[in-house]
Amino acid sequence: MSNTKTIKPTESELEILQTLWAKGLATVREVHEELARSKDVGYTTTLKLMQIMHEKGLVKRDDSMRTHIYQAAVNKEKTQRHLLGKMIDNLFGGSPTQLVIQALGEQHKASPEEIEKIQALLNNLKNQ
Amino acid sequence: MSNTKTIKPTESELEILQTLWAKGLATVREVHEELARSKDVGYTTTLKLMQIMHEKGLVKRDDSMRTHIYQAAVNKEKTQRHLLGKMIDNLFGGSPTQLVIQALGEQHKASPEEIEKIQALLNNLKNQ
DNA sequence: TCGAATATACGACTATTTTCGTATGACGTA
DNA sequence: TACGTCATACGAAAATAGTCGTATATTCGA
Repeated sequence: MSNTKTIKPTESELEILQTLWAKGLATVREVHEELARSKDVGYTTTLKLMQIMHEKGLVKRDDSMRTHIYQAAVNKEKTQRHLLGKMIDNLFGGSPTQLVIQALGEQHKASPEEIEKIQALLNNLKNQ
Repeated sequence: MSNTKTIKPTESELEILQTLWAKGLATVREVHEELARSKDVGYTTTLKLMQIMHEKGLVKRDDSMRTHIYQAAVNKEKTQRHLLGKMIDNLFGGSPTQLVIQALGEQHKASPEEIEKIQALLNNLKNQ
């Protein structure tokens, strides 16, 4: 059994995870400065959040040195799929197709190359 | 300017909105019985939630009769696109294609008919 | 007409999430 | 070595979400 069902990062935790996914390894300071670019938040807030995430098992850390080094403990794609699944249930009545249609609609027009990529994927799915 | 940026229903509110979108018009009792099918919750909880949603402007109601009649005050597609857009930005680095790929992956396999539908949509997008 | 059923209003309790102040210790340098 | 800087730990307030009990009013049928 996978642990997918227990993945439930909050909004703030997601911001931190994104930073960690992008950086791979990072200190609290580094994560904080990244977050501070887009929102106004205190350093100890970020620290506390990351400590809680550590307790929850959302991040791993190397605390053998004074400055701890963090990294994400949950897989990015897995988390994406999980949250997407929730959105499909909560917002699209369980229909991934409806979600895809909205996602590719006028708002977020995909480039021709991207469309080709999706079409290839669909052909694959079809031939299974 | 639209008020899109302020749309931020909570999890429970989204469940109620879905019911209202499906029914068009509905009483608290009707919404509650729909919710009660999938979760264990008291009637007054649903009532309170819907009252709060009314304060927030997420729903409208006709309270000229003893039993109030509710309906969604926010557009379904607009809300979907808005929340989807946020997810694309927050979780998928701004790439709708990445989201679509994850959405159509193994977890939420679409039926052949649905795949056809999406393919038709893609062809349309391509020919623009 | 009386009482059971059903409706809304509303206060308050619980749980969760976010926020930050303060304590404390390590580091490096003047 | 003493001090300013920077790190973690931790407690607890503040904000948000979800829960429901109880009061009160309306409706309707026996």
